[in-house]
Amino acid sequence: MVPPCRAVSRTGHPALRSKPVWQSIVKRSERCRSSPSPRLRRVDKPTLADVARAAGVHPGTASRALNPALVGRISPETTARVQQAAERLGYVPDPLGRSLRTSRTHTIGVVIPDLGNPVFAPIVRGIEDQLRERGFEPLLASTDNSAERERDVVGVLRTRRCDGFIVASAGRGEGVVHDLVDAGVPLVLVNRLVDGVDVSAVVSDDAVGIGAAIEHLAALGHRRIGHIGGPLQISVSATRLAAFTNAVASDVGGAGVIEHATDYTIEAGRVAMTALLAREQVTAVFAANDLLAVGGYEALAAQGLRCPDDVSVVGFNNMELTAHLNPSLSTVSMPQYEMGRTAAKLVLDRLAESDGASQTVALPTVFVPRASTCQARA
Amino acid sequence: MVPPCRAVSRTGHPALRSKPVWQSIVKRSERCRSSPSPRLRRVDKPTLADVARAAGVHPGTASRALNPALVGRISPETTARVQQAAERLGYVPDPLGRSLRTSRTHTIGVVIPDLGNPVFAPIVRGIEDQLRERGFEPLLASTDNSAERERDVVGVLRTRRCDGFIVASAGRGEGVVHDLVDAGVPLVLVNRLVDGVDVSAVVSDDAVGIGAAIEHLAALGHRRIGHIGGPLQISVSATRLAAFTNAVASDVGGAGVIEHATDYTIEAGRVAMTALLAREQVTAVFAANDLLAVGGYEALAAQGLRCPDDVSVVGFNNMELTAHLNPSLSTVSMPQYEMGRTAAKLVLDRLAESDGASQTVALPTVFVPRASTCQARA
DNA sequence: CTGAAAGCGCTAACAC
DNA sequence: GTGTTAGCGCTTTCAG
Repeated sequence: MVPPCRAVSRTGHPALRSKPVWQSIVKRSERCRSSPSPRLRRVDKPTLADVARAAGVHPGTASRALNPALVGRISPETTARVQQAAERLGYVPDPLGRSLRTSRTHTIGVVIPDLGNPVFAPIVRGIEDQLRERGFEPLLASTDNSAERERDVVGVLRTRRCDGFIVASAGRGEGVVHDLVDAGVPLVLVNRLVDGVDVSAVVSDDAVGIGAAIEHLAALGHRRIGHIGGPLQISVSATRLAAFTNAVASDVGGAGVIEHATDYTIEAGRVAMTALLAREQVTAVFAANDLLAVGGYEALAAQGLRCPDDVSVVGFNNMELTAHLNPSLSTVSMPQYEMGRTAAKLVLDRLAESDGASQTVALPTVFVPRASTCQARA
Repeated sequence: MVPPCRAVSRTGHPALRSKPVWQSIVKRSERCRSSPSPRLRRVDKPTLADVARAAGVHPGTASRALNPALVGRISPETTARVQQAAERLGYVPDPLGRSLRTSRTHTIGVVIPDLGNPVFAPIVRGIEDQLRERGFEPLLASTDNSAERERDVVGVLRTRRCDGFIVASAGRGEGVVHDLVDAGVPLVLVNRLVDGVDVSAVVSDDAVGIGAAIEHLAALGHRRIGHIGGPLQISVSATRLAAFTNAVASDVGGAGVIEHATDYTIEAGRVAMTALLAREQVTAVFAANDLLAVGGYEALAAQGLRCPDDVSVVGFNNMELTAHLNPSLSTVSMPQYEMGRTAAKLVLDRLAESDGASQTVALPTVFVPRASTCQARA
């Protein structure tokens, strides 16, 4: 058996096996395409100057001919010749040279708390797709919910000269967000908002889905409904709490029982549910997040209570595995992928017409009833 | 109620409520702290030339003084002066200029099949941490398991001039991987291997954990053990199948019952388990992946079979939620984060000493028994 | 040990 | 409409 962490093979690439150390110096002079030297590593990519030469025009002209924003300012014939030359040589512009000149890198910093949290994967994916479609590249960074780490990575991304930022990691009083806004950096928040800053954002319209969920519970006869809220430094926790309170007030006419988890994790959910059960006898619980709901399942089981027979549970997010839990979890789904796409769209639009006022887009949520909710016990 | 996808508010945050539309234009000019010229866009970051001027030396000298690789080739006094000037001005080198000159971007392309798959999140995270520690930046791209999309994104990343690649998405006969190797691009595979290519890789030593799992099942008296394998285009499927077969041969002395899933998804697992149950009466099943195991749970339930009472189930990966399934899933855990870190380390090392021979590192796996396995029924 | 100068690949301001 | 020129910020020869 192979011992851990040890190199298993060291054979090396066959083609390069006996390459001398100075190979990389040679590369420079290999530039001419038909070099006789057999050490030729790779045919260096043609530059704009090459294209211009091939088309018999000046580099500046070639640049203009290839720039879609400048149609009409170059004669059709020249344009055609340049484009053909470019095509023939397989020219693809070097973003580095361009960026250095234009001060735009066509990259967007994407800052998220934790890739492992299933909420964010689809959001990131939406961002990625939208950005790539428009020739931009996401630069992803995780913060681990640490403000310090967030500050660090944003710093790195800024020196990398990202053209804009999408931030999903913001706490409600986030300093970095203020910095970015003050610096005039195009910025869009997703999912989590920040207090007192005028900045574009994409959120889910949680009230719709939560309203439907509570209505559903009320219709099943539930009167004592609890809420496991998220940590209050995060804006969505407050939003969902408010939506819950309103819905309960109007649908069952009472106040709900609230317990806040310290974090959006299974363990925190377990702790909060345990505390909730100790405080009051509820027949249904709405958790601000699916992970909290899973923790809730465990707390119930630990007390010998069954879900949904004894206590109905509703989550939030509709993460992939909720449909496969036992019992499958009734939850509120939010259009994460669309939220990501929209966030990307907003930054890019802001980049295009830099006078854009900030705007907030709210995408609808929908309640997904499954097996974790049933008629209230008499 | 808010209609989907429409801007809900344009007011901005309360604090700024009555800002007119041209606010963001104003913002632009607010940028300069005390400049007389109101059009001044932003206080531009100091350049190397600024530092040199402040230190009273030539830019070239300043560059050398700031380059740690050149210690000793610049007088201590000059070095100190330059460094102080840099410090004072808050100089931070522009990677763009540097890259254009040196042809190294300090970026690594990271290609993964699907961010939503919980296997990859920790791997990506390990990569990210290791790269950042060494001043590199990951450029992440998802492939959706599509070879075409993979080709596209790798193309984009290559024109972005990534210094190297980490690929977790490779099918066994992957074309792009061959291209990269042929082009001499530093490359490391993680988790999934590719046939017939001499390239560095980081994998898990699946045989250890799988051996322990089967041993455990054998000790519980299981004799008819099934295997839900993954799709055979992916190398890990073959590895795990082989490990399973060997372990069964040596521990229970027979051949296992094999059924291959078409994909590493819950649904494919359900289908495969159903087929397996139709073929043969097994008392235990080892699934090549946790998602397949979850699908297996459902197939069992659909047939009125209980886990583990009627059929024991073992998964692979130890993804976060497996501990919270019902029953909690016995599984094999692999050190994903470490695998990511190691992969990043390998590319960076290869970058540092470009003569590096390729090497394969196997990190150990460990069997994690939980509630989904029990004594075989008589 | 340091200054001078060239140039990475590209675009934009300025001529004509 | 196109050529010319300069320069983004940096490193690295080449001299001295």
